[in-house]
Amino acid sequence: MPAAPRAARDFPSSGLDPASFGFPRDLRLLEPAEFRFVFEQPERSQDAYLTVLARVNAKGYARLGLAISKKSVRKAARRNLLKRLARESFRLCRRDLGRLDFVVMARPAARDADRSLISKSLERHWKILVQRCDSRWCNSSSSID
RNA sequence: GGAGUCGGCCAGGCAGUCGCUGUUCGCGUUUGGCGCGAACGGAGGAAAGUCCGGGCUCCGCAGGGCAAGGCGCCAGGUAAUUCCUGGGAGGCGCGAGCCUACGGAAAGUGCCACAGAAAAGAUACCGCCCGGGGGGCCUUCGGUCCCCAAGGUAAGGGUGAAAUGGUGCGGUAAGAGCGCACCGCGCUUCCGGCAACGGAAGUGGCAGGGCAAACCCCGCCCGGAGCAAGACCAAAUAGGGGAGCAUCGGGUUUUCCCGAACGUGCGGCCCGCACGGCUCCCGGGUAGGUCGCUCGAGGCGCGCGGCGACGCGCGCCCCAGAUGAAUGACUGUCCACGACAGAACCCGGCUUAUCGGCCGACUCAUAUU
RNA sequence: GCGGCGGUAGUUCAAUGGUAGAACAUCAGCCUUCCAAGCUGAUUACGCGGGUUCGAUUCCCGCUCGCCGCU
Repeated sequence: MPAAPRAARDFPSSGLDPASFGFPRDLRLLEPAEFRFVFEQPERSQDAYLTVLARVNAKGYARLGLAISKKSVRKAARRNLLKRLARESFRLCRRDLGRLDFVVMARPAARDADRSLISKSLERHWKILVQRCDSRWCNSSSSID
């Protein structure tokens, strides 16, 4: 298999193609304003390791923001690992995440947790938040109609 | 092989798929930029703590001194150091080796609790001793015991962390460096060494405790801040400066000048006070962006000098530059089954964390040959 | 990333290198018919490891934990 099996032949000019597995800069939350947008009206999903917030955006694709604080995870190497795991999981699941903005935050238990536990936790949070936001959006739109 | 000392090195490897980031090249493009493709590069020995020393940048500054802070055996290395190397001294260890803030206590001040007579100009508590006075007893030239005041004495007791050189012999009323021998200490001379210091000889007769990580004295070093330094580009909004235009009337050829009116706020109203529209330009400057940003006291190899730290010469190499911050996930495979841990301007040190393994030099004990 | 400050009872703070103290809190007793107040007594601490010193909460060094400033 010499070439990558890319499904997006008619969409060659971007990693924004939801079916690809790339993770360019446009898919991240960078500005303080973008974070504020999510923090204002978030859907929240939380367990012992992570808190994940989500909100429907106007972009048409999912984006990820990371807020791994020094206070919750002391060691720099550990913080980098958590961020990598979050990016990786987001990258692989992105085709199912609609057009939500996510913010991932660490909780104290993430300091010592095994990396496979973190990955599972992330996938669970994606699923829960997508479901909640879908139902919310449908309800509000139907009431408008 | 066992126990141990010192020095150096490695920090999972390989293959595949999907991703992130920098440089170069090619192609496309709305040509600053963005996208796609390819090649190559992409965390550490501590990147950490920020404890020292520099480079670099800005600010301050004629020069010098004081203060504050730091350092402290000697010599050398270095851009520089509180670091490193070599040496000396003291201490620990059977040894290989290891450790040491290691100047000055007769420059001055201060402190040394409790205990003890006394904690620093020995002002003698218990003792010991000569002579004197009083008294008792006896075998009455005298001896012995008790008491008294004065004196001599640092050998002994006891206290303490520490008590005014140690041990021995002589000496003495008892004692004492009072004298002698050895050891320690000080001074002088000579010898070795760049020096710290060491050795030898002579001499003094003890010079007077400890603490300077107590104040201090002596010698040396030292301006302040830090890449969030600093430089540049610069939207929107508010505000500063300037120019022009704009409502009505009059003067006037025009430029322009004079007067009036209007809106908002304070107010019940009047007077009064304050603010006032549009366009363009200027400078300061926020968000944001660019530079600083990686070729350097650089690495590797060889040769030479030096005990060594290191230096010199030649050749070769380019080896992270991110900016919410890049190395991961999954699969297969091998093994010692993978610790501590993530660059943020850059170097040189120190300190701390650390799974396991390899190499070299050396010491000790035992056994065998 | 850079710079600075601190750690003492359960809490808030003291203390020349020589037995760590005060207030509040807790517990027990007295007082009161009972409670509160008051009185008496008790319990509980120098962040950790080295060094200097006869002796360290204090002086020095290294860790650790917490706080603040620069954006």
